[in-house]
Amino acid sequence: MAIIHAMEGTRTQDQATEDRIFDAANAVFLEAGFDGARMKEIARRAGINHSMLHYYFRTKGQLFDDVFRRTAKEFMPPILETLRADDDLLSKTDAFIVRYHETLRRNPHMPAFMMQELRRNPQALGELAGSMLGEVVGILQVDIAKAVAAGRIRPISAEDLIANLLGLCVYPFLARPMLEAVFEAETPAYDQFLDNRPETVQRFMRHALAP
Amino acid sequence: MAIIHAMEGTRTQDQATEDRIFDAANAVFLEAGFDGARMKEIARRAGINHSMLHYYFRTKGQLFDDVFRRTAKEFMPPILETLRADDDLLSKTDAFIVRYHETLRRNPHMPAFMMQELRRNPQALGELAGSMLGEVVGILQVDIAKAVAAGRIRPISAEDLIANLLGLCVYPFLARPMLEAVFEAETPAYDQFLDNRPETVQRFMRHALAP
DNA sequence: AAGTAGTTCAACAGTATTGTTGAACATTTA
DNA sequence: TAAATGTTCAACAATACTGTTGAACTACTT
Repeated sequence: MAIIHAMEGTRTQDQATEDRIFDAANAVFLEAGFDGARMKEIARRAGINHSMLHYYFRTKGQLFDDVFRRTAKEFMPPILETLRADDDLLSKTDAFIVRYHETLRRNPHMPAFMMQELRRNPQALGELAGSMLGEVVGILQVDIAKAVAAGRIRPISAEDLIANLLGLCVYPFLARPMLEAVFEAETPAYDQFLDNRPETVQRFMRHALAP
Repeated sequence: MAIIHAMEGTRTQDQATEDRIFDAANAVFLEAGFDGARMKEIARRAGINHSMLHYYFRTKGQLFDDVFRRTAKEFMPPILETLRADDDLLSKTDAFIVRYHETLRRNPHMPAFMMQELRRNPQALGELAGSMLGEVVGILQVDIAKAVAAGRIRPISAEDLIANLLGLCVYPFLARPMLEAVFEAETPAYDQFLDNRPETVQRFMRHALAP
């Protein structure tokens, strides 16, 4: 009983407000980027007075950093887990394509946001990910060598493979406003296009890599 | 003589200043985006007092629109000309890949800039390009049908072809800061990677489309 | 119940940024 | 060369945005 009360107290309320602010900030930063985001708008969406933002997160930069950090970390697992798996290259790329598309469908603004902010501060990613990222090149080099030796794929550099794979997956999300115009597609039609992408990309990759 | 003098007069000076402003604005907007750009900074780079910006271009929005319009138009010719050519699909895609990479090497910030600003105002492109863009889907549908009938490629939708082609070309420019971290590549190494991209992408596309 | 810690917000302050004005200067035209 | 037109800039004005303070309020603790 005492414990329950303690957990319903100001600390809990505090947490709830902090979360509401965080979610609102996440949404606004993702939509507008750091420069375009307004503290007022974040406060409005969180349903609080704007001075609360400063109470909880000191400054705009601080709040942004927290949001950016979490958002960046959300995109690591699908990449690393699938690539670290004990499997052959083509199975890994297939799995990656599916998992990455799932993540992208849930966070469609993420890639554009990430691009934009990494351009403002190219160091940010390195500070977060450390050497984790460099690992994937090494893994893929081994997998490629094996697959080539087994005659399952033609040779390709790990760098090109990564660029091609990510480009094929991410571009339709990054360039959505442009592609919608080019395709003269309404929103539902474009969503359907995106639904079919994982399979399309899998086929495309397998053909492209075939010996 | 009179003509020469007339051309060296205020009109010409006017033009020169306007161009300097325009170029500076182009650079700043491309680097920082609309929200991140500062009129002060544009004036500084143009080597003039900041009030001149308002004299020539009224408002920040006006100046931006002019820059955006010109920048967007610079990216149309390589797309349309190569795709309109009287040639078979694979020759067209090969030509497109080379020409588009040339354009991208000259304006490496363009794609990220375009993405960012189209997210702020998705209508902008439609207002500029009108139906020109829709045309490419139609052209490609015909080319694909012919190439499939001739047994030169396997079937693929024009939409997926466009998304794949653009994604493969543009992504290394869009995601440069990220890929440089992943590849643990310094600037010259990444430039070399980009040098090899056109040929790599050509091969990749041809394999992927092969029947 | 009084004290303590934590939460909320309205009003205020400081700063950055955009936009305006007017006067001095330069160039062209007549 | 005098009037007209166009160019430049320093100083000013207006606004938008971020950040601060203090007082009222709530809930928990003893």
